[in-house]
Parts: sequence; structure tokens; C-alpha cells
Amino acid sequence: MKTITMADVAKHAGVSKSTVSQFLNKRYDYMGAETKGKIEKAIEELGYSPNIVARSLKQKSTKTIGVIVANILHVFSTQVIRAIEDYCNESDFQIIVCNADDDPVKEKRYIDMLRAKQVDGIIAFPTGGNVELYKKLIDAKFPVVFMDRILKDVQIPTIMTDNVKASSLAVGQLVERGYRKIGMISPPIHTCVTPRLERMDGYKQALEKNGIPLNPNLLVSGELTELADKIHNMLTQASPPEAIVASNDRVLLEVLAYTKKHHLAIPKDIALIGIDDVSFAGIYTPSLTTIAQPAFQMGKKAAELLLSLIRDKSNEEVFGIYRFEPTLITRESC
Amino acid sequence: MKTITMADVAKHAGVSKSTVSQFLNKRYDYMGAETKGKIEKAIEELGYSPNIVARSLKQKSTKTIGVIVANILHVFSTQVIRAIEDYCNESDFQIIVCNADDDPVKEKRYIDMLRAKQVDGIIAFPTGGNVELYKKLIDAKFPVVFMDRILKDVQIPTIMTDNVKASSLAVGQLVERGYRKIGMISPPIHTCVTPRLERMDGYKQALEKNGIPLNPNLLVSGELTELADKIHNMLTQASPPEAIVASNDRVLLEVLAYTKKHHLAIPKDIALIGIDDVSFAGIYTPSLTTIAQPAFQMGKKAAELLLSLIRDKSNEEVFGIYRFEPTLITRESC
DNA sequence: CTGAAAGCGCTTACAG
DNA sequence: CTGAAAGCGCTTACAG
Repeated sequence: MKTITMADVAKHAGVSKSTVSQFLNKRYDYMGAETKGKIEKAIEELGYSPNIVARSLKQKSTKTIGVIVANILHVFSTQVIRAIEDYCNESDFQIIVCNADDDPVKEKRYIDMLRAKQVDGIIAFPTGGNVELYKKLIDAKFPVVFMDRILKDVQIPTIMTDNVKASSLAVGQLVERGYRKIGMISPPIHTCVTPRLERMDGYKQALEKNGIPLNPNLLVSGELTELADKIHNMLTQASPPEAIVASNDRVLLEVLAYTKKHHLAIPKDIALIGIDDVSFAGIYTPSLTTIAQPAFQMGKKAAELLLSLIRDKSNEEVFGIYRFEPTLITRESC
Repeated sequence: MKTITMADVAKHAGVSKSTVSQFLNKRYDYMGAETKGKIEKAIEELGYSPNIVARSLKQKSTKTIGVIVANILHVFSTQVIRAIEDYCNESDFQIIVCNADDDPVKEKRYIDMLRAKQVDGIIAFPTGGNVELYKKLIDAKFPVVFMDRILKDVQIPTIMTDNVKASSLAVGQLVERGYRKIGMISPPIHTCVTPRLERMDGYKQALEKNGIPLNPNLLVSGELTELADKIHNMLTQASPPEAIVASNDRVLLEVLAYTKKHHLAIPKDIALIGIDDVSFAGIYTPSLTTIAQPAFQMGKKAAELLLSLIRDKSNEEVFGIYRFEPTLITRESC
């Protein structure tokens, strides 16, 4: 199976390679109708399809972007990827997906690999462990957009949920329902995972705004595996919370596992609101009140920004943090 | 920012491009230690990283594969992709993800694009609408592996859940629990979506094996949007089922929405088992008995087969259908 | 042990 | 309106 190239088409059509190339790139300006016809026919007959790798080498653009997520298994990442893919597809870009697993070493390997493959840009959920590398990328005017994590002192457009708002929506809803003793459960608070931090901050601010003093005993964070114990301690203390904000979907699952195991009625024994609108929120009993992140809009925006940066690498206007509003979905759990 | 090339490294190290290339490809056989040192130093000093596009053009291998799924939002697809990515990562392959949305036109566009980009192979959840195209690919010895769908008369290795077994596991469990009037609810039955067909067949076979006559009134299939009505009709007929097999996760969600809305107790009013182990199966009340598909193993196998096909394109031994055993996870819903 | 040369399949000024 | 030529950044026989 000899692969057929532009040279073959040119010979078959009786024109030069240049002319075929012009044709393929739709530079018809001065092309004779007859020439066009001959080339079309030759392409058809030979079943020619251009080699984009060769074009990429010459044009120094691969029409491909890299997307580095922490883990494609997370629903939020999946939705973001889907939105990016849809947007890119319209512009004839492809995406290479990488799972960095929150490991800076893997992240660096992927970045190097993507650059070696000459991708035109990268959208990343940065781990926080490669600040210097990202700085080099900006120095080289390599287009990058961040998603869901803020890195200090790095001039890169960043797409974020308004996490403070998310918490404030959650606390606000609980307060409105008459709860005052409101706990929060979060994954481990590392400085690099911005949403966790911001949601915690937002929780504190919202309490204050509602005139509720912060009670450290109602605040729990820890690895998923140790959360069950910590939840138990929190709920069995002298003055337990009447309501809980679950900081994300995985925490919510832990809380639900706990309430099920201990036969706690929601919202009678403990009211509940979760950040992330999980798939089963509507069919759970009771149905779960949640805060939804606009993942699709966020993914689309990330793709938009990246492609605009790819088109104009020195467009500094795009820098900054883009906040997307979460929404409250009221159901029965609080 | 001039990008630095192999020629720059060669000049800087005082050797030829060929020698640098040998070095990069670890063909150290006859290379002097001194030469090696000079090149290493030059690469280091210049911060050189090879252009893989150029290499790909010459070597006719991009170390990239395409993965065409119906929809990355489906949990099963996500898990398969994750497994593929993990496996490819070990072999220094990258994956380009495409969503064909069960649309043959989109599927064809993606296949053409991936080939133009010179990917080394494709893993696809085929729509069934591009049989001729796939046949051409095999004729051209282009490596392809199918996932989750069987296309007749196409010589392509195909990874499948043993769907008949999945249904038989489900029906078996219900029978063991004492149910005889067992219904099944399925998405629309199109011939091209193999799992639906096979699960339906498996259901029928399992009934027969258990000496239960098939009752067409206990068999429902339809679009997700019309399922609520159809479920209603099924459950309010003269002789309704005592137990239901939900053919996949999305159907299960519909059933659950229905039972919640109509305050049906599970399993008292209606017992339930779902194919696909949904994330909330354990924390639902009652917890849900499910049949799990080994998505990760399946994804890994697909990647294995594809890479082996890429290494040896005429390896016909790999053709055939690979069946993976689903497992019963017993919980409380039946 | 290392280098000169050709070539992968395109694109792009430039000449005519 | 079309073609010859150079070049993108590598790899790979081959010669020495």
C-alpha cells in the first residue's frame, strides 16, 4: 500500500505540486477552472488525503491542543473536556488528553511531551508544582489557559468557579431554612487546590455575613478515607451541627454513606447541601439540594481563550481570572 | 524566540546533525564518550527539545492514537478512556479523544481527520454507519480496535462485555430472590448498538433457562424521554412485574425517578437490579444491586491489542471478539 | 567512530 | 495563472 502524496496528484493531474497545494488551501484566486477540475478529479481518483504532519512541520502549527486534567474520571473534568472538544471541533482543532493525577512529575512529563509534539497550546488543571515551567512557557509566548486552580504570579488566563459564591449560596440557603449550626466538610486543604481553599473561605465569610460565629468544631477536612471517622466525631460531639455543607461531590458521597450507615434522616436529623450537582441528586431520597458549577460554559470559555491566544500570542488582554457563577438547585435535603 | 533545532545543537557541540540524532535515539554503539559529553552539554545549555513532528514525518509514526467514543460524558466511556490513557502513557503514546455522538457523519469526519494527522491507530465505539470505511482501513492494514459494538463482516478485534451473561446474572439473582414476574427496560433497540440487543437476548434466554415464559408486556424499550410513560404503563397494567432489570445506568436513573415520584418502595413494591455499577449504588436507599462491567480491564485490553497491531500490522491472530465477564454486586434492592 | 547527502510530504515566496 | 526551488527539522543508509 504505497501512500499517495501530493506529487502523485500533481503528476496525475498534469500540474505542479505548488498548484495542487494552492488548490488544497483554497487559494483559488487565479486558478483556471480547468486546472481546478483536473486536480479535483485526480484527488478523487487517487483517493488522496493530505499528510497533516508534513503541513504541520512547515506551518509550525499542528491544530492540536493538550488538555491536562487531574483525573478524567472526575465528572467536572469530563464535562470540561467535552465542552473543550466541542468548541475545538468547530475550529478543526483536536485535543490530546492527559491525566496528571495531581502529580507534578507526571504533569511536567506531559507538558514536555506536548511541546515536543508541537501542540499549539495547553489547557491545564495545574498541580501547583511546576510554576517555573509555566513561567518559561509564558516567556516563550506559548499559549496556556488554566482551569480550576490559581497559580500566584503567573500571567495565565484562569477559568474559575466563583467558589466563594458557591459556599455563600450554600450557607445562605441553610440559614434561610432556619439552620444556625452549620458545619462544613472538605477534602484536605492544600494551598495549591484553590477551590477547596476558596470554598472554605467562602463558608467562613458567609457565616460572618449572617452573624454566625465560626465554630472550629464544625469544620472538618481530611482525606476521603479518613473522612468517615471525622464525620462521626463531628456529629457525635456535645453540640453537633444541624446542617452540613459538603465541599464537593466526593465528600457528599462520604457524608451520604455515613448518614445511611447510621440511619440519620435527612434533613430531620441533619440537613445537607452539596457543592457539585451530582447525577443522582434528583432521585435520591430525599432529593439533594446542590450548588451546580457551570462546567460546560467554563470549558467552552477555556477553549475560546486558548484559541484566541493561539491566533494572537501577544494578546495580553486575555490575562486575568474569569469567574463563573454557580447556581443553587433547591431540592429537599435542606 | 528562535526555536532551537538539532542543527544548533550540532554546531554548538561541534559535531554533525547525524551524530546528535544518533545520540537522541540512544544509538550509542560506537559513540565516543567525549562526543556524548559534548552533545549532552550542548543540549543542556541550549535547552533543546526535539521536534517530534519532524521525526514523525520521517518515521511515519506519530506515537499517537485516536479514540472515538460516542460520548465522553458516559461513565463507561470515561473509564475506558482512562484505562487506555494509562496504558498508552507507559508506551509513550498519546491519545486524541473524539466524540462521535453516535453520528456516522461525525464519525467519518473524525476518522478522516485522524488519518490525515497520521495517528498510528484508532480505538472506536463504532456507530455502525461506516462499515465500508472501516473495511478500507483494514485493507490498508490500518490498525483499528472496536469497543462495545460488533460490526458484522469486519475483521477488527472487538472488546465486549459479555452482555448475555450480564442479563443472565441479573435475572438469575432475581429468580433466586423468588421473583418470577421479571420485566426489562431498555433504551431503543437498534441493531447497531450491540449491548442493548445482547442484553435483551440475554434476558430472554435467562427467563427460558429458568422456566419462565416470556411475557411481552414486561418488556419495554424506548428513548429516555418517553421511558417514564412506558414504565408507568408497564407498572399499572393488570399483571405488573414484581422485579425489573434496568438495561443500563441511564435507564436505571429513569426507573428510580419513577419509583420516587410514585412512592414505590424498593424492593417491596418493585425489586430492581441495574446493569452498570452506578456511583451511588452503595449509598442509595435501599442500596442498589447491580451488574458491573470491567471497564478498566476492557480499556486496557483495547490499548494492548491496538499497540500490538501497530507493532505488527499483519498480526491476524488478534482478530476476534474478546468477552469480559461482568460481576454481580449484591446489595439491597432485590 | 562520525559526517555529507538525500529524503519524509508539504508550503511559500518568487519568477515568469 | 502556474511552476521551480528552497526549506520546515528530523532520520537513515552509506561512505570513510
